[in-house]
Amino acid sequence: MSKAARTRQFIIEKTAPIFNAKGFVGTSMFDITEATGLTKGSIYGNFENKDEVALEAFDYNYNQIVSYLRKQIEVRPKMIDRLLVYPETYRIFLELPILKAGCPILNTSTEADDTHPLLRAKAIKALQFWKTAIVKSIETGIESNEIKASTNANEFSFILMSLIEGAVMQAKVTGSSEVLTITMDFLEKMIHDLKA
Amino acid sequence: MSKAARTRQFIIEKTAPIFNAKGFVGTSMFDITEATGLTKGSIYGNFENKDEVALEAFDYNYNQIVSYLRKQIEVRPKMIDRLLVYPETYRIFLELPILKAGCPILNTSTEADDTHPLLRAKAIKALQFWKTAIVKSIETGIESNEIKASTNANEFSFILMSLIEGAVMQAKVTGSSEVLTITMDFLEKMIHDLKA
DNA sequence: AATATTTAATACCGATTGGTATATTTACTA
DNA sequence: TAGTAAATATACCAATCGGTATTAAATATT
Repeated sequence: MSKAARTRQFIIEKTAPIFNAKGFVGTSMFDITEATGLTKGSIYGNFENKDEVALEAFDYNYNQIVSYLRKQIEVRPKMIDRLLVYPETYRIFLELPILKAGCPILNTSTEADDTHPLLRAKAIKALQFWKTAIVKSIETGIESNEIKASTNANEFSFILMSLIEGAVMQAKVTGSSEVLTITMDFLEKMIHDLKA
Repeated sequence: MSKAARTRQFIIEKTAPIFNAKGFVGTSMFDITEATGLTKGSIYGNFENKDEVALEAFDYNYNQIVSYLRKQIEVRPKMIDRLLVYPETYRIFLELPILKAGCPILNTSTEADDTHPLLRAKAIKALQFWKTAIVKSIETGIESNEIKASTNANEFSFILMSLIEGAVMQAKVTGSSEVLTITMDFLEKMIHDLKA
């Protein structure tokens, strides 16, 4: 890993939480130099512009969650248990350091949908990736007779994601976990009801 | 209605959609003068600062939806039908002019939760108001034997709101109504299942 | 119509924005 | 260790930011 690559990584690690909390327009170059202890010359020596930092910061934030989820998922052989990772994780998201500033997909989507095509595209891809993972788990569960064959994987995935993102939004803004507890309880029941 | 009051109203009407689309930091004073055709002197003659415009713009955006929903709700005598107004409305939200830039509660919450306490407080209040309205409808429905007495109004309200906000976020960023159709179908079934 | 008062326009403020050209330092290599 | 290339720091840019003091115009009141 070259010095340049390490510095890029360092900058992304330090600024990713800021972009997630303050958003793209809300994060200034000063925020970036302050968080990294580097100067603007150094930032612009390693990145084309603010856009490039923000785009990589989104990837970083997103990958943090993906790898957290993957770690929980891959040790569970049963598909039902794999699906349960989502409500189990988001139930405690207010206490998870990697989700302290909220879900990056949610934050980026609402800011970028009308303003920043590149960030918007990243958010869309992240949603698609997430949905594909859920659909695959359900289809695998159907094939192995764990999950009812009548299950509509497409529909279930959308509902799971809507429940989580909607509850996350409310919990984040209110600072209360009540909506999380209730919504994740409900989602867990839904997942259990998938059992064949 | 005084001239000042009319001008204030005019400024809010013209800028509210911009604040909803671009957010608080993303909306500049130039955006405001451009949208209204007025000068900065006029804006600052009618408003203390940008914060005050944004706060009233949120109220305006929020009230637009509330009055739209109220109009649909108040002509329906049955509580089940009243609850159905929510999925029916958000099912077509991509085509509704007042929701073109998305749900103001969702947009404001995700931007302001870590950055703007006053806007955050407005979003929290709006969520509470919405939830209270749903809870009341359910409780009234229970009293009139329309809705199962075993229904947990608190839980149902949170789930309804999570489903809607999560689906709205996804539909808005992707530009596709598929997630809306699926999620609102599901929510409508849930509401029908409330029947006593 | 004359006057008082409100409202809006003009011109400006310092601070901050994202970005850049150049100088300096650090790190690698011969 | 000298030379070279990469990385960082400095100093600056024009443009834009939110905001204000002053002037001009419109409105209300008498």
